[in-house]
Amino acid sequence: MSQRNTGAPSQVVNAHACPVREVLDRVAGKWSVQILVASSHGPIRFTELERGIEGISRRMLTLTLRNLERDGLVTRTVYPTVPPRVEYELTPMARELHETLQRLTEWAERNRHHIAQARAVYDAEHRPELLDV
Amino acid sequence: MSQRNTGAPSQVVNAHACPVREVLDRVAGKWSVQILVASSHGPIRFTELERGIEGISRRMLTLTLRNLERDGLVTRTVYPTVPPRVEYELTPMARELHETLQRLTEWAERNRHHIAQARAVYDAEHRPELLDV
DNA sequence: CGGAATCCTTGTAGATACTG
DNA sequence: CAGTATCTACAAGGATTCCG
Repeated sequence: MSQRNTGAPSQVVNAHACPVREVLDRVAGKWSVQILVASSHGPIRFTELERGIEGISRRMLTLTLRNLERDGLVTRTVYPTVPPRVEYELTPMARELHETLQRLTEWAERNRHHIAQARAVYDAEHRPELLDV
Repeated sequence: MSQRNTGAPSQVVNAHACPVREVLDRVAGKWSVQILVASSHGPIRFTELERGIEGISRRMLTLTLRNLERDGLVTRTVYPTVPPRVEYELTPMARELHETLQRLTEWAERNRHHIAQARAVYDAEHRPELLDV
């Protein structure tokens, strides 16, 4: 697997055709994943999300939910009660995505320590001024 | 699986403890993934990356490579020849990550059409002004 | 309760030019 | 060849206020 890259422009990664990017573009936002996780156990209300996701602002919760809804990842159901009640629920597609993200989580958990260490080493070698003076 | 969320603040997703976020933070950048993919076949030179990744600027290539190197995802090897030659190679850890990202790609490819359609529907319903007048 | 509207700060990225 | 430096722009996100 450690073969040299043969000459030729190897893989011209076309940004527009790259499906990973598409996923990342909708999941990379600061809050998208947390919303997916928080609502992965069934329908959940706006306020429950707001309380469940630490540090999120009303604005960002709304915006992110809109985007997820637009992409068909969550459904939004309004119950015309008083006071109004709105519930969000993951679509089957989003549930699959959520499972896939778990794989990513596993990788992260296996390697987080390794990464932290790599960082420490790098910083020590390249940015000694950051260490206590 | 479609059970109501029972009362209680369900899952308080702590941003600092969430490993998915950590991964995303280093992979979500506009170029990180493309670099991972482009160098997944073995050592690759700076210029090869620059040519292989359409639209990337020298600056962003450098910055992104530095970050990847810092996180222990790529190794940087300088050959003190003249002209100078620098090769980047994925670490084993990065290779695992790359494979995990493939799962994400598969999901994207399975659902990209579905998503595009969801968008179209959403836009038609919520933003009629965007349609031809 | 569940937003929308507004304002402001910051990070991410592009363009360009210079260098060991 | 493989970078660094600088300057700029735009979009993501935070804080706050107002509304049906």
